[in-house]
Amino acid sequence: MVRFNKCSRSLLIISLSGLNAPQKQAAEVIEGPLLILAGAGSGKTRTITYRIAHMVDNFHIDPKTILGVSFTNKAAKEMRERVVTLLGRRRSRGLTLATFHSLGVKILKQDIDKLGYQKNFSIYDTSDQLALIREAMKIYKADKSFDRKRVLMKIGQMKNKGISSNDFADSPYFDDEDPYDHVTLFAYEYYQDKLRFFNAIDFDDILFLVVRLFRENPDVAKKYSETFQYIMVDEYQDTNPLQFELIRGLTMTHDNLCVVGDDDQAIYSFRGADISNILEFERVFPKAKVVKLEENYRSTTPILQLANKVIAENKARRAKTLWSQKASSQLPILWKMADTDHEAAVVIEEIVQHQAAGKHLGDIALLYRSNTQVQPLEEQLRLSEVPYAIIGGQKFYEKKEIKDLIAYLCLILNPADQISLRRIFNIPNRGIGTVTLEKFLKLAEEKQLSLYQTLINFPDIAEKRSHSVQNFTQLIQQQRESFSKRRLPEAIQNLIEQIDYLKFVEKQHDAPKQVERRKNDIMQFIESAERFEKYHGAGGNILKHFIERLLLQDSQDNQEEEDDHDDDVRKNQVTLMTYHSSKGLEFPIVFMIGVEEESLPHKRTISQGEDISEERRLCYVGITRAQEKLVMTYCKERKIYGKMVDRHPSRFVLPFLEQGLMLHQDRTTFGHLSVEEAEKYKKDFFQSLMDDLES
DNA sequence: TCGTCCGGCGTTTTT
DNA sequence: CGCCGGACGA
Repeated sequence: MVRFNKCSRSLLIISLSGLNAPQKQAAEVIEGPLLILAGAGSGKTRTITYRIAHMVDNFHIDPKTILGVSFTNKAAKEMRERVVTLLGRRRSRGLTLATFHSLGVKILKQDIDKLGYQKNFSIYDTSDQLALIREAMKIYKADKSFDRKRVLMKIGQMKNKGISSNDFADSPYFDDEDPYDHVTLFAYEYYQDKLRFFNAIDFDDILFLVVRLFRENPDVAKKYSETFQYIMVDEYQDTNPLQFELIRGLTMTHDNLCVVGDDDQAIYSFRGADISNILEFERVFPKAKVVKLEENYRSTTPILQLANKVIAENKARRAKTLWSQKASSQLPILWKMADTDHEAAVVIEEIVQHQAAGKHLGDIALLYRSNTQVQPLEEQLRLSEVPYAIIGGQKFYEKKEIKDLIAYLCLILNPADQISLRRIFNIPNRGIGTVTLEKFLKLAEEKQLSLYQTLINFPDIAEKRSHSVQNFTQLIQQQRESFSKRRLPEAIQNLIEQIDYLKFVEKQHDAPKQVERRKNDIMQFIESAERFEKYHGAGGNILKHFIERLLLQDSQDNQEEEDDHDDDVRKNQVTLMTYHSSKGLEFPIVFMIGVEEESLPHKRTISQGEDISEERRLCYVGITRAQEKLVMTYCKERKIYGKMVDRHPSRFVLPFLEQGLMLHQDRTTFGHLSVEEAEKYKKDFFQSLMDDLES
């Protein structure tokens, strides 16, 4: 590595001496294709942030020419923070660290008009999408047994493979014998036509349209490829064919592509991710260099031994063996439980003891396959008054109230947005129901006008209701002015007052607690607008940017914004989440809840006769989250949708129990305790049960 | 137009 | 067991 003294103002010269040998090797390859196979906990982020700093500081590469793409805002943000730590704010200026989708939106903002959309396009989420599919199926007169979600899923899959509605019928994914494919074909065409007419796009379109843009206008692709001379892709194992084509477009003028990933942690195939992207990287890029990071800085040796054994059963993978310098005599443990309530009680009891010993609750994570497993755990945590945070679940912008308000904002911004218009047409109640709506829809179709324009031009066809319709369009018109004049949060506040939305919320719900929660969400919405304006600055197209940000931002980011400062220190609370959400995180103590057949691997995967290797990777991801202590649980029986079902320990771990890589403790018989301890435990346990019954 | 009742269905989900 | 969506009646 070249070392030279920079001017005295420079804080430091980036040195790679803090990296281990393979990490350093990876950081030093700047030109040409590079695959970094980064095992769990192997210092992946450290390696790529040093690599960027090395490029900028030691090779004087302009940060403006460097692009780092990740999947989550959180990952992008973390990478930026760590580069800034190394380089300082000034020298990292101009660096682009974005998610696939935020990069896509940036590109579309510049060039979407080339595809026949206007720049004030709306972005539709799943519920908006389903509304359109429902409509398509009604027109197609499809049998009611057809599942809208399945149709939508297929459309999404096609988009993520880069197949348009025109190409679908001729693609290898279209089966003429399959009635679903015929419904999907019709729905896909109808859906895409409508989106275009409504000047709206869905999440998949964000990338699909960029790829189409690149296909149809190679000079546009060339422009971006020349801007971004050095490209890095994080979590490469989770990329889909569409993202691959996007990357290929960006690298059309060079081959400076560094991808980072771990095929053993590929857990998003259900969203179209294609693991062969990482498995066959060198075949696509024959000049590629490959570096493996196998030293793990996270977990103890016994935990890694189990992890290695579990994942080694998978066939199509790149051989990797994680190792660590952290010796430990503490083996992973498998607990046998009676049922779900017992499971929750025992685990939370363990946590209470941890807490009583004055230890930090932020050290503990409870991981599970499916969100349906949360309930008994949460209940027990509440009863024991242990602070906790459940990650995931419903996203902020998916809540009804927030969706309603966003629909208003979308319509104000993009009058062609029919789905938003229909969502709020009768919210709050204006006495305009389906019959009136159908009338206008029919007329709009005849006149080839947008629904909104039809309301304005022909309010009279609503007869008795024409006054309500006029009031509505006037309201939207007046709100458009309000938003152009007022500050964003004030305009939103004004909108809520104008439509008397809080009163509507009260009317909708009987339980005062629910009303309270929903009003609170609305307040949070206004506050987020306040924060956004403060950060983003008023003026310009702030409304559009605000909506985009809301939709492209993950819910966790939103909440953490306030207490960003103590980002490094976890709060004193137990973390609950799915294996999927846990990827990339680590905890000293990890409980894997319900490591059972039909749960991990999941029943649905087994019954579909599908490949269970992804379920195994999920198990692997869970295990490799643990730094010091790993406890898995399984129940003899579990309540599923209100029915008790017999359960058995997962095939993923059972063989390794027999090989002595784990301890087995039967907690149903208190077999892990001495006689005296068991007596005391039983007494305490039943006492707490009695307490619960009384309260 | 709007409320209520019943039947079916229920994995994960970074955007 | 609980939610959502369709059907149906006031």
